[in-house]
Amino acid sequence: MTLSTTLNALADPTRRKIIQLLKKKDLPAGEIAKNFTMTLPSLSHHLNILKMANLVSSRRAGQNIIYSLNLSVVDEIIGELYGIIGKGVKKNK
Amino acid sequence: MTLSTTLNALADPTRRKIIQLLKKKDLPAGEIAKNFTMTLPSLSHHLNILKMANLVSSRRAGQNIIYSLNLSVVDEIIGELYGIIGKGVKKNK
DNA sequence: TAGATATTTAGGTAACTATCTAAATATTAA
DNA sequence: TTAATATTTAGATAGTTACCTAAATATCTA
Repeated sequence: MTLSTTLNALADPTRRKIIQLLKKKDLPAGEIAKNFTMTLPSLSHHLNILKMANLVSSRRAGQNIIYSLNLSVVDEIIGELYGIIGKGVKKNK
Repeated sequence: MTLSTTLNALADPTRRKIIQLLKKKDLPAGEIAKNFTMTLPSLSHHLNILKMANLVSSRRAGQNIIYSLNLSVVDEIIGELYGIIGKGVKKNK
């Protein structure tokens, strides 16, 4: 999981909306899909990208696959991002 | 400048490296290019993406075009990001 | 085990992105 | 005003991504 992978995962509004939904509670793929107009396979693609970035996890529960947000990873990323783009100290004006 | 635009700009290692360089001091395009193996036009493309995202600014100084980091915008983004992916409060385990 | 339900995987396509070379533009110096 | 320098813009191409439909897989229920 490189930072590029993570930021790329976050650089899409659909995927950020999925994160918002999962912030409230864990949800099965089908429930997530109800919040979007795209097809379930398309959504599955986005969920997979979030999973590759380690931003979400999934577990099977009967016929459902439940997605949940990886909160600790989310915090880690903010820290990394801050290290990279924040705290700039310029030597010229 | 949407958040998607900004995150997309940051989701590329070349562009993050440019930001690192500009954190130390403002630099003309040619100086930035010396840190990479790609051609100047390719670099110019990346600089333009950073500019579109409002992460950097440019000004002309004679024959040079000097790039500089927009520090305040950088801080703003971290805040936005934190609002979006941070502070998760889940209702189920 | 057969059928229904939930989700993913496969395969195709259109749109987007990164890169290159060549040409254009802006500025400075002779 | 011509030549040199710095950088961008234009145009082409290869690779990637997002979306769709159809098919495959896994689980549950009758």
